[in-house]
Amino acid sequence: MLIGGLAKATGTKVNTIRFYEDIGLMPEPERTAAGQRTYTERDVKRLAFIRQARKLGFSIEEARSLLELKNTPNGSCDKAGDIAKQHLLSVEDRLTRLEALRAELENVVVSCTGGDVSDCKIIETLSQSRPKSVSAKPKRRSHAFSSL
Amino acid sequence: MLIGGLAKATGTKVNTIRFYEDIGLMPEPERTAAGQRTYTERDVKRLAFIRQARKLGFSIEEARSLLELKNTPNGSCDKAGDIAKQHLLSVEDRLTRLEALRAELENVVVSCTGGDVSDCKIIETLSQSRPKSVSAKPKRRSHAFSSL
DNA sequence: GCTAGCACCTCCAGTGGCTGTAGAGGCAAG
DNA sequence: CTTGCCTCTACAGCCACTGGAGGTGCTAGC
Repeated sequence: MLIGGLAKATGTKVNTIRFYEDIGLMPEPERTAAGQRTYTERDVKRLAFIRQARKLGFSIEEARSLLELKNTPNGSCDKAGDIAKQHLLSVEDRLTRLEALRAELENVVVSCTGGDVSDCKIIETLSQSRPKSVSAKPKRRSHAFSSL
Repeated sequence: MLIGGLAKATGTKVNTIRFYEDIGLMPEPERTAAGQRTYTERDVKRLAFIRQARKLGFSIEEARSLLELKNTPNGSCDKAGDIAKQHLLSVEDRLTRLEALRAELENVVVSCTGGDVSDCKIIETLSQSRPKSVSAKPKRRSHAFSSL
């Protein structure tokens, strides 16, 4: 199976597969005489696992850890549970922030009655130093959830 | 007022101010003889506006548009309303996805009873091709909401 | 034998919105 | 004159890819 086949089998872009190989998430595969990568059913499973983890919002590093755990059959399940719990917490945190944001935006949107810019509530709200509080200082930002 | 003063007055990092200048979101300020940037109260207001828009999740390009509208006093408020409405829609979309994700993660987390990896439900779920459906194909991804 | 049309290859730049660092120069107080 | 901040420019890094340039390899049809 060539890279295009693996891509189709897992719904992954070809470039993404090569990227995973670059960062060591997928192993370097055998090559044909012409230098083309060849994959096995093992690779399909591994990549499917990774994609599933990514869809659930786990970072690549978390996916890497989960894969390691998967391939350590005599290990305990606790670590996987910890990773998932931690991740759930961060999802819940995001949800809270996003809900607060929606509430603020709803206020803003409703207040726009289509008049002149000079008395536009949207512009006005943005001009105020603190319309309510969206709570600053996240200290660290994670880029993991951009598409959600 | 030097750049550090503007930074404090608006709660923005110095590097961020220079970054905004680079991308033309903040105007190039006057300089002292020694080449240091000097700012006025106008700049404080403009930057505060930008930061407020960013806190509400507007992208930099949206902030740029809102600023333009703000400085066009004879214009209509409708465009600002459109930008805000569009933005609210995308926030609601994110919320929906994130809630679905939370539900899936809760299932996964609860199912982990701390046994051996070989019968770990988390690993098992990730190994399945489709545990439920997280609805694929976002077609375009926006990186706007990483911190939310 | 020639050409078209693929799939594959490597390498690199770009996305968004900053953040952090290096190395140099400036400026006021002690 | 030194100390300790400030400021300057310029550039690398974050995340998880994506897309493109420019090339090779292979097969099918004329």
